Amino acid sequence: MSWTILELLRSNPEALKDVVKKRFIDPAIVDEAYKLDLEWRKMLTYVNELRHKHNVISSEIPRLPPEERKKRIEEAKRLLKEIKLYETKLKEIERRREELLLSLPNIIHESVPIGPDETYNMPIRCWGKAKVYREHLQLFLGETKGKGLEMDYEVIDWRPIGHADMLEKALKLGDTQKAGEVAGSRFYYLFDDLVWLDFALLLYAIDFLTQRGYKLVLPPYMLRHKIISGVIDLETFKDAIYKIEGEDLYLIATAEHSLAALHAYEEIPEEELPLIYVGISPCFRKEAGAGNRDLKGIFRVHQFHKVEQFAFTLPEQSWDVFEMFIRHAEELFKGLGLPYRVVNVASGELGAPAAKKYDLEVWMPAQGRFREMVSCSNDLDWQSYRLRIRFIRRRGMKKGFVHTINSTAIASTRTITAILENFQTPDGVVEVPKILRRYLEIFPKAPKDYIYPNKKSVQKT
RNA sequence: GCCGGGGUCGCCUAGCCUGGUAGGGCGCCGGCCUGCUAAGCCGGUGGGGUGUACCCCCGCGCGGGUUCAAAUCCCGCCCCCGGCGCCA
Repeated sequence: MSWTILELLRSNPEALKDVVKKRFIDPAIVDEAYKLDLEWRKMLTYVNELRHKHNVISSEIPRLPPEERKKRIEEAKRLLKEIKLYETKLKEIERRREELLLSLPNIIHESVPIGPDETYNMPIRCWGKAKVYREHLQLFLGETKGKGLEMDYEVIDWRPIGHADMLEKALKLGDTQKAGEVAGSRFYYLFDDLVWLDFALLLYAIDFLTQRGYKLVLPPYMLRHKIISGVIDLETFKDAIYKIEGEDLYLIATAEHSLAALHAYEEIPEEELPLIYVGISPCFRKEAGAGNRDLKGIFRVHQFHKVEQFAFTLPEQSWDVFEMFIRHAEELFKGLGLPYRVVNVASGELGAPAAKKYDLEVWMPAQGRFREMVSCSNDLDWQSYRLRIRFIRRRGMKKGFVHTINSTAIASTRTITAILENFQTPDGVVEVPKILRRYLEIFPKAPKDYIYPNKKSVQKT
């Protein structure tokens, strides 16, 4: 059984170093991992030899006469002391080796643009007609034409209201002030039409994906440490994950985590692969590393709903599924009518688990920027190695680690911000995307064509 | 939460009381046989190291302890089943 990264570390450490350099991480960790792995193997062999000696003596003992037996037991005891000593050393080396191996990032696909930050992201395609406020025109062209992307647009002369003000001041359908008071910043109350909109978006996504053969899953919202640390890197753990006090439980930051865990420690016959799931869950994120970014509104919050695509595949299937996932996400956003571009994320911005990542970014007319709505990653065997998720090939019963791919379908609050900015009219109402109406029309109180400002005060609703 | 029963190499199961290093069945893989298939027969089927047709170590839910030796005895935890309690 071989894990891509360990295999590369042993057979070609220089190549692994290149990967690490491309991610702008200190390549010294590769040297250290290489040395420790070697040291571990040597020590393991030595300890195994000692254990063997002890096992030989042990198995002789029951057949010996009493006096002889006493002698051999003494000998075994002496040997045991020595074994304990070297086992302690081995354990320490093993612990450090494991820690280092698990801190190694995934390999990088050859098509990933090399660069330290998002300015190196490579736009690969776009869709829709962006509404560009006159003063944002240069920004828009810099992010499209300037990067070789030909995107349709119309210049507008009125300045759209930002999603945060739209929510709170124009529509009066959200209250982050009160939420901040009772829960903290980055929490929110949403009311009426925006709640309907949240649920309609989720229904739209699961309806779309289940029709394409995905298996629908409502997963656990909390996981044990062992599981969640198998799915994410240390950075994410520190910055995103909430812990339940006094228990070995952590709130998921996305359904990806519980979906990856769905087949933990299993062997999957090759004919069952690929397994393709759509999960729906709330997501809980600390946003510890975010500082003051997007502090207003509901773009970056501690809690939201998300529909997630997730797949387990054979190694040779993963790139096709990866492309399928981003295409399906695109179709969802086309359906909503939100203009977007897809970017190939630069090496320095890839998380440790991903070998390649696409972001789908919607044009936000009030902010004058493209903002991330969807993130689609191929993690190869980075997650499955940690969770020991394997496939078996019929031919020769060969085993290997499956590949895992994950992608957002729709994240509720973020998509709502995109709708608030893109579908507002100069007179301050918001048009409901037509494709969502079928999920709203069965509810008498849900909005149908437009979302209008709340006439009453928020408190009295 | 309490009481009782249980967790064994993909699945089912023996072994546990009485400690001596995991046996059987199914499935699957490889081979033999065969006009083909089936049946039958032989071997393989947890993880790791290595000198890679060989040898060795570790492994019986997880983690400790006792012992020369633990699936087996002791302690803690997790999960499953049944009963009681509680509950949306």
